[in-house]
Amino acid sequence: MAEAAPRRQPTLDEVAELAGVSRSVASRALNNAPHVSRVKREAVERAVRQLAYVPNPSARALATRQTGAAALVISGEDPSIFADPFFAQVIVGASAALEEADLHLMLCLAASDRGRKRVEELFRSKGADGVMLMALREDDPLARMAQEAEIPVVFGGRPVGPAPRWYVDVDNVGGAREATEYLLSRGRTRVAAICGRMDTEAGRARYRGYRDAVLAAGLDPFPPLEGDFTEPSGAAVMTALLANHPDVDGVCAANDNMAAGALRTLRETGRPVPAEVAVVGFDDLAIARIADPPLTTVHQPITEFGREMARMLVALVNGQDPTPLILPTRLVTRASA
Amino acid sequence: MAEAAPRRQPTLDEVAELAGVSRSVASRALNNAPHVSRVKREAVERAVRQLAYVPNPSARALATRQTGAAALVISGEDPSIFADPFFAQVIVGASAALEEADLHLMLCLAASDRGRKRVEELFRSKGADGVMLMALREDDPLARMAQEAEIPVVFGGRPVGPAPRWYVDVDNVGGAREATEYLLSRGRTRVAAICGRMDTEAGRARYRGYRDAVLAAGLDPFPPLEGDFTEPSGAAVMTALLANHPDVDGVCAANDNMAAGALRTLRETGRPVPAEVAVVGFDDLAIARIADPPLTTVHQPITEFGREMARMLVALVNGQDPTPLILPTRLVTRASA
DNA sequence: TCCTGAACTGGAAGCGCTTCCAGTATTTCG
DNA sequence: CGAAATACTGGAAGCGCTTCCAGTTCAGGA
Repeated sequence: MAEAAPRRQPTLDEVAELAGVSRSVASRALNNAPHVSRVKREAVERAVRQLAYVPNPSARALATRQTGAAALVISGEDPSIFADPFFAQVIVGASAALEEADLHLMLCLAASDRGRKRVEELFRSKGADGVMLMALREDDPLARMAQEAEIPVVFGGRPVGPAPRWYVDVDNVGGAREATEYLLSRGRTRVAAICGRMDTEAGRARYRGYRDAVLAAGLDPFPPLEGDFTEPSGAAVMTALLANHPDVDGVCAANDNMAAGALRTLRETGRPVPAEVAVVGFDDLAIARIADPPLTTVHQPITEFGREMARMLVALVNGQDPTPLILPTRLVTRASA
Repeated sequence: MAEAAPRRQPTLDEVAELAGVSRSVASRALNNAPHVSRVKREAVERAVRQLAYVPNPSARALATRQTGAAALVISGEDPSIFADPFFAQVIVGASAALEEADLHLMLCLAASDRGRKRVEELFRSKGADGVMLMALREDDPLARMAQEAEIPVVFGGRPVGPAPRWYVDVDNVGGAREATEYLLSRGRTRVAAICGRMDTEAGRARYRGYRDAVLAAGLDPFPPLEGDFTEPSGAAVMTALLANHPDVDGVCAANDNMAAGALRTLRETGRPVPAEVAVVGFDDLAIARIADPPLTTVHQPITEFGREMARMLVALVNGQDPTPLILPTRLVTRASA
């Protein structure tokens, strides 16, 4: 009966008026800043409720020079890289941490040129209070943008090259080494590595871990057999591997997707796993548990990875200077090795 | 040698001054609006380049009352629902469509109360130009918020209850019916359904499709055996099913995850698939191809789903009135049935 | 009682951009 | 060649909020 239908949103002025205070006081009360008496604070609260007032984020952003949002940028030629369930888990963690800090999450899949241009504008216009950057490849144009950025940037996984100031990463070398050592300790002597993209630091580091372990055992490492972190590429590399080295008895894959692909090839070619060939993966995604046989793999705390990345960014936004973080991995043994 | 290091971002005023025009003209030139002579337009462009000017999004948002962002809200008690690769694919599509419209994507995992409160504020404060809403359950509090929202909302998948004004969905009934008919046409006569959550419209609709097909064949449908769309729940329901109906010879699962779980149970209990029990899934995610045996499943165009949802939202934001969309499904036959 | 300082208060100046509108320069046509 | 229409232009008024700062109020102490 009251309420004109298409009414404008109430503004802070109206709240102030209804509460019988000035706009400044109302603003302070809202942000519960000091210098507001109890009485007025309550009057403002009442008015806010009565008018169903909600502050206008844009106005606030303009006045405070803070957007209230953090961006998660995922690089990649091809948006389908994002189909890797790995990222979903990262997002769950990051989202939770940002929620605590009351920041919104902007997701940027920087695949096309257009997408990269938008990210660049995001950086330059300070369209977010900070940026998390993932899945960078060697010579990734996003690296340069991050360099020049005047807003906080944290890297999820070190990029190839010199380590940035702020990042969170996983102990890729240690994880891969442990996995390889496990294979060797079970008597495997011809252990190959199915590598991820070697233009990523994760791909390289995991190969280094494998290599270290093999060398330490006095054996000859295989050269890197490069896949691209997808299941089909794992299957393909495994096929080639079997053709060239039919006597291979262990495979250390740079992630679970490729390990699953290897399992498929082995199944299709009738090689029993682990009897003839043992396989280990990396990530410990759902697929590792579902695979047949279930995958022995290097567990990494992915959700935590996302959470820590976001926390680091929040710290940065708040003017602190957090230190880089390297999360531990842990070998999970299942039937495949 | 020039350039003071921590210089402020250049503003439109400075661009205008450098170009020798007024701010209004500069603004018009920037948004290439009419009423700007060629000469001045070029002068402005030059100044923009020279100062490396980027407009301030908050200021623009405040002045235009448009945020330049669309939100994708995913409901769910538990953030891990988001781990379903389904969502990743939706995001790929939505992200692409929003990029075309030059909108940013905000991702809201509305799991906790806090998360829902933030979404509510997003709605009420018009913190985004529009919202895409997914994975709603019966009596979902987000439904009410969407009701009251004064900003465009499109639903990804109809919610339980009356259909909203704008949504995109998939032909769940038709897909499930086709899958079930396929099983029946291959001579299976005791076909059960492993259902998804029955407090979602997708869960219900897929069961309806199954039911329709079974009834049409003159057989008795199984009651809904409810899982929650996860692999473990599929395995658990399958175990129970085998215990109660050892003679079941076909299973129609409401998604691939649960179908994979069913396959695992069948493998572990030594029932050959499809010889003794045939299994079909729904979704056609990567897991369907990877499963052993590969899963016959109902393909749905998930990326397109996301894209269409975003396109519909963009249309809405632009003042159009798009019509709801129901995307077709298609049965993909592989070895499991 | 008067003075000092702490606690509040609200006016006013922005934050950086869009857009209305009145005014000026340029055409175009009778 | 003058008048009317057209094309540009820039001043100024916002958009809705924060925050500085000068001013006011009110205890408490001398």
